[in-house]
Amino acid sequence: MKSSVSSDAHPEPKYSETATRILDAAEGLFVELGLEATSLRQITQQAGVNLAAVNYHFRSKDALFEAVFARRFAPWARECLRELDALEASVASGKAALDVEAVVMCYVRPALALSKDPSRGGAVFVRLFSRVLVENHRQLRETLSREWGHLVTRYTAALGRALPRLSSEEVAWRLHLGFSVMFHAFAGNDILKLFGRSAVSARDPDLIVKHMVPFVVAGMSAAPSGKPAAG
Amino acid sequence: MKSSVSSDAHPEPKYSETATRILDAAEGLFVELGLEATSLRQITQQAGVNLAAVNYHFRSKDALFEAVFARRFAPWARECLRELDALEASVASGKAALDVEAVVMCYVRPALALSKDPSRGGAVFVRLFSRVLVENHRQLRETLSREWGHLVTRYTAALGRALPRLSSEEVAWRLHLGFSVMFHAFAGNDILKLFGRSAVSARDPDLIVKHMVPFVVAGMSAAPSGKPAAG
DNA sequence: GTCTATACCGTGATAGAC
DNA sequence: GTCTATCACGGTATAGAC
Repeated sequence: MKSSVSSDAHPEPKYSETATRILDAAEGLFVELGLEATSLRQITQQAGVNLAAVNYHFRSKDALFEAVFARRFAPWARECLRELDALEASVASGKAALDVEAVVMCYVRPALALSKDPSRGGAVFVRLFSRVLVENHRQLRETLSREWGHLVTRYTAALGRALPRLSSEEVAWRLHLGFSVMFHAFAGNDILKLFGRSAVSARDPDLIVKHMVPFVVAGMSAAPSGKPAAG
Repeated sequence: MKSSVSSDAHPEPKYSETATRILDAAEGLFVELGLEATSLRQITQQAGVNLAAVNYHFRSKDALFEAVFARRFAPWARECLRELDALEASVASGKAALDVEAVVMCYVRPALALSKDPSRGGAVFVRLFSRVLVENHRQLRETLSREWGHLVTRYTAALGRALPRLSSEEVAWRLHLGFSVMFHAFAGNDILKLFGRSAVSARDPDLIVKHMVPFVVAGMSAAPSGKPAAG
């Protein structure tokens, strides 16, 4: 399995100054208000550009959202790939064990680092990304099938080696369910809070990781079908 | 803990024939197209009523969505409460053990039954409900804080008895994470599928339950912090 | 190529006649 | 209760200025 940090396969697009101003304004408003609730007129007003500029530099509102998203996600995805490469190198040289927790941390560490780096979007972008995957936005299919699809292939392979007793179908399900927990946890929407009082402080990244990782690792390591111990 | 099937606390609203026709048309379109993508003009045309009727019988589009939702959710919530009551009665009389899986099944069984009953919305409504909770729709806060909040209280109490070694904060986190898996699984959006091929058949309710329950039970039963075995 | 002004059509909502 | 007319606002498309 070769190193797959595609540094030149998808080079960073060069945006004009106007386009960059639109991207910056849109990012803040999308994160703050959501996609549907943010109007192009708000964005262009805050960016100080004409309304039609967004349809000139980007194709549409959805395409703008995709550009906002891709700008932050691409570096994150590369970091995840670096983690996976490092883990596999450590395993190959006998320096580390390829267990479930190690695979999980190859996603959690970059997510945690990003959530603490405001210059790359910070926790708000992690929340936006998680929400986007959870809500299965159709307008991001293109970007996601490139970047995210590649990551899924790598995580699947790594998890399969960490769970050799499971069939490939079961491994896919474990990854599916595991990512759903991680996305949801990082999305920070408190499902239980809907009665008024909050049961869980769902916004502190360190607290999220502390409670989420043991849950995900245990869930992924569960016995294949109705047996008590792990595989 | 007294039986809490609130049969008269929130009686079924009586809708006029026009309102019912709007509700039926709206339900199908909301499930098929989503909330934002469905217009009131589509709904009223399919229902054979005037556009303004929806704003007369219901307050707004959001309130209509809430009414569509509440009509299906209320019976389901009652069924969940019956399951919890039955479990606690069995435990009190020594006929069953209050373990994590028993609590989980108090949610899974009604969800599975509803997903196989087209007359109450079937699998499409289970998917709609799960998506609504996952996506944290603000327009459903009122309905959810009534019905769902009560359920959360009961599930929290039951899970706390099944996991006596965990603090109440940890129990809340386990329930939060566990429900996020269950919602996501029933929502049926394949997170991994974004590369083109599908890794997981995420729409068959029986298959979902088969893979999801062991995962959730293992995750909820994980050791408190970094220890190998369950509590 | 880049940017602007403006018009178009569909949306949810509302007022007022019947 | 029901309907018609109308409103403000949304994303989008285009003609034309520089």
